[in-house]
Amino acid sequence: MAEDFDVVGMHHTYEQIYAAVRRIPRGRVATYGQIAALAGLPRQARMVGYALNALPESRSLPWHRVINAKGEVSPRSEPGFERVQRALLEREGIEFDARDRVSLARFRWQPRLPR
DNA sequence: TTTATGGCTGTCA
DNA sequence: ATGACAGCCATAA
Repeated sequence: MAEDFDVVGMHHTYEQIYAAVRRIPRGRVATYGQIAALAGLPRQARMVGYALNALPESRSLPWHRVINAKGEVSPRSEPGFERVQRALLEREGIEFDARDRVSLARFRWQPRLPR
């Protein structure tokens, strides 16, 4: 019954993801899984990817600060986009090694406060 | 409704 | 270190 009105919950999920992404400080990166967890959606890293994929460009969200657990920029549908994201990160001071990977040990955003 | 796919992750060989 | 598998679940056909 009330389930028919879960409209709030539906969009709330994406909002949570966007909110989490927005918290990533400049010069820092976070993984999809990390964002998912912060958004209260453990194990739903893929949803983060979808949320960001469906994200309107007009929305100034630091989506480029979200990378995969390997510390590398996830290959997107469009070829060559990888370097764009990389450029954005480098502009914030993120460093890439010879293998085009970021050292999560150093640049991963680690929020102290729970949730 | 079912099926297929996807900006992933953790575990195991 | 790399490669294969299974799990999670929303969106599009």
